[in-house]
Order: sequence, then C-alpha cells, then structure tokens
Amino acid sequence: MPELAEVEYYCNQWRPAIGKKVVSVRLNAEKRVFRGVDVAKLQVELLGQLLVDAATHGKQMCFRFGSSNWLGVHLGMTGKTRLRVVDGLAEKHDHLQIRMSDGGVLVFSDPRMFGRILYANTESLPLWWNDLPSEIFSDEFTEERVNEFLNRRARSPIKAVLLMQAMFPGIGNWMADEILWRARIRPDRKAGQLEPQERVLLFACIQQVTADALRVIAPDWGTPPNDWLFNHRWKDGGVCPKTGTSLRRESIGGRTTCWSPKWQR
DNA sequence: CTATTTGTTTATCC
DNA sequence: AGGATAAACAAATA
Repeated sequence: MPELAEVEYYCNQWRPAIGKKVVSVRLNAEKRVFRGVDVAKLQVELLGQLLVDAATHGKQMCFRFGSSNWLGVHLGMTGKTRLRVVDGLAEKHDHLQIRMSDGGVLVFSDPRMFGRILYANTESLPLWWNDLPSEIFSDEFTEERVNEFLNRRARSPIKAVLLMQAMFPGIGNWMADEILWRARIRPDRKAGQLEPQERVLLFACIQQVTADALRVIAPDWGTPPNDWLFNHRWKDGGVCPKTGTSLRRESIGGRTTCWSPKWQR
C-alpha cells in the first residue's frame, strides 16, 4: 500500500511510544521479512532500550533505540505498523511485536512479506539509513538533477522513471500516475523526449503531489478529494475529473498505469 | 479456477 | 558498462 505519505502515516503509529522502554521483543525469526537480519542480536540488544526517535525517508522508516540501536522498517507492498494497546490481540501476520514500558506494543505485520526489517547496532548511522537519495523537498532535489536523470534514462517511459527510488524516494504507483496526470504528460512518453517546458511542469507537479499527499494522507489516512485522479484510477471504467472522458488502464513499466488520453499528451 | 495488487531485487538481454 | 525489461518473491481478494 504504502508510498511516502502512507509511510509517514505508519511511522506516526509508533511515535506515541517515543520515550518508552522496550520490555520484550517477540518475532517469528523464520519469516522472510527478517532476511539478512541477526534476529537473536536484535532481540537481545533492544531489551531495556528507550525509543528516542522515529523518522521516514521516502519509503524507508528508521526507529532509534538508545544511542546506537537502529531498527529499519520497509513496508513493501502490504506491510503495516500499528500500536496495539493493552489487551489487543495478535493477528496472523504480526511478525514483530515490541512491548513497551507503558504496555503498548509496536507491531509490524505484512501478509505478502515483500517488506523487510533492518537492524544495526552502530555508533554512527547504518549505511541503509545514511546512504539515501535526496528527498523531494531537499535543496539537492533540483530541476537540473531531475533533468540529468531523465536524460540518462532517456529511453524508458517517464512512468517507469518516476518509480525509480534512486531519484524519486517515496514515489510509488499512484503518485506517479497522479503527477503525470497533473502535468498532462502521457505515461508512455520516453523520458528523454520531454520538452523543456514539460520538464518544468513535471518538476512542479512532483513537489505539488508530494506536498498534497502528505497533507491529506499522513495525519489520519484522509481520502484525497474527487478532483484528483486518485479516486478514479483504481478500477476499469473510471472517468477523468478534468474532461469527463474515459480513463485508460494499461501496464507501463511493468505496473498498472492509469491515464486520461484526452487530457495527457 | 483465473487475474489482480500503492514494491524491490535479481537475472538476462541489449 | 550501464540501461531496459521481465521474472520472482507471497498471500489476499475479486
């Protein structure tokens, strides 16, 4: 489910536990979400530690316990985090449960297990949290750098390029479609073929959709208004809010893509 | 039964 | 070498 705004929402679910201590750690070590992780180490070292910070970067989350324990959470396609209150029940796909000193339990669940847990005990930031692309609202995220990237990926459809996390951390399938719809650019256009004025508009729409998604979704999983593509894109037979004409759905860059043929050029 | 899924990694081909 | 594309991962839902 999650793109950057949803990831922010899920990060918020664990934030009330900041300032609480870890009382116990339960996990299903054999689950795929722990691939590459020393779960025994994680389980021992988190005990007694204070949760001091919770942050997101694109689709990655990081929770710092104590001074040197870093827990990464990536939600993949179906991952979720929630804070289970006292007397709540564990569910089938709850792979990680961290009980805190106030009785609340940090739960990570993921049926499809495309998500993953990361863990490091290091004085400085672990690689997976330090070595990240510039975020969409950072000073380093510039039209110039986006242009270079578009030229490097010149032969890929722009839709596929927007999904590349190395340049656009946090953008996923629905945001990419929303951006191209607002910029009136067909998703199957080759990245290298976009005109200068289209690139300017594209850059603006990337930042605009990102800001709007965070504002609407991150606080309480709000539903975007009907004048976005969002509410119309999911199933066949949707209608473009701009033109009233049929939306089209097709696989582009290996992902189901929705666009408005009348509106996008 | 089939097809579909808001993601990433790996393999393979060019 | 580096870019483009498809498959694999896995389970729920329609």
